[in-house]
Amino acid sequence: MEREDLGSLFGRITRRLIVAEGPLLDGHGLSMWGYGVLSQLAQEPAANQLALATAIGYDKSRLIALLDEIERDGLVVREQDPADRRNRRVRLTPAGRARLTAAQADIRAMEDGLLSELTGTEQRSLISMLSRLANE
Amino acid sequence: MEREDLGSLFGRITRRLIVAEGPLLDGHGLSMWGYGVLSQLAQEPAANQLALATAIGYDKSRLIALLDEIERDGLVVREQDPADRRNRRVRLTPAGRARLTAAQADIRAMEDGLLSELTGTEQRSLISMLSRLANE
DNA sequence: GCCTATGATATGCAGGTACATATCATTGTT
DNA sequence: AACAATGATATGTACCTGCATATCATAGGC
Repeated sequence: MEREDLGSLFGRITRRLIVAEGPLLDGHGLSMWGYGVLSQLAQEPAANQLALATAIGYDKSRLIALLDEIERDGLVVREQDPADRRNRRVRLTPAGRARLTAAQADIRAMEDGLLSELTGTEQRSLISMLSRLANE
Repeated sequence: MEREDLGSLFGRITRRLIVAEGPLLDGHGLSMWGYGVLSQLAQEPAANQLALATAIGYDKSRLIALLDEIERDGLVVREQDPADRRNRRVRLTPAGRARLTAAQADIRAMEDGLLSELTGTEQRSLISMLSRLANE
């Protein structure tokens, strides 16, 4: 099949999404990775920070400063795991969940606009395929 | 529709593609952006460097050094536009085209492996949707 | 000829990135 | 108790990135 490189296609769309997300996240006082952390924690609290970094594909060294920041903002809390005191569990605060929900609404609306070039059936098919490709 | 963020899905797949492409391109002595330039020039020679930078979404300042490099390797040539001597036309050399073709074969094979999780019909549908989202 | 705009080029900056290493506390094993 | 392994943290390095600025040659309108 003759086709354009996947890398080029995915790269351009990803860049487009990042550019569109920037101002929306700014409006909620969140960085891209801060938003990523909140999203991940909403799916499941992190047993420790290393697992959190791995889950979102972020550098574990830099995660420290990022968590410092969003913890200072009251969006997440780090608490010692009584079972293994080396671990810091990270979980969303109610404020963090509220901030996430608000930001997600804006982002979802932006994404829906982008997806509006596709039919509803196509949209569902695309999400399904992307999930499979991302999680293999 | 309940779904994961598009940014997260696209971001993870893009990263996965970049990681997989790295060693393949290394094997052909190409950087990611060098490959991007060759791909773009294969579609259409660049009337000038600014247009080339814009077409591939690369920084025009950094394009200079990149072109220096792949021109030194004999993959492209910069030639003055006789109609407007400010412009530098950039086009593939036969060596550049050969290098591109070889690299593309490897990358295409890698991509096909990744896409093998999808049915043939799905693959065609995916490419179609990605093209529309990338080019709108 | 004068002025403005444009393309190629060079350079600097502030931030982002992966990657490696080092320290310290804690754990589990022996 | 001695030891190796692990998690959190801090730091360093090398490179990439977008963005801004400055220079120079050339083009085109006036």
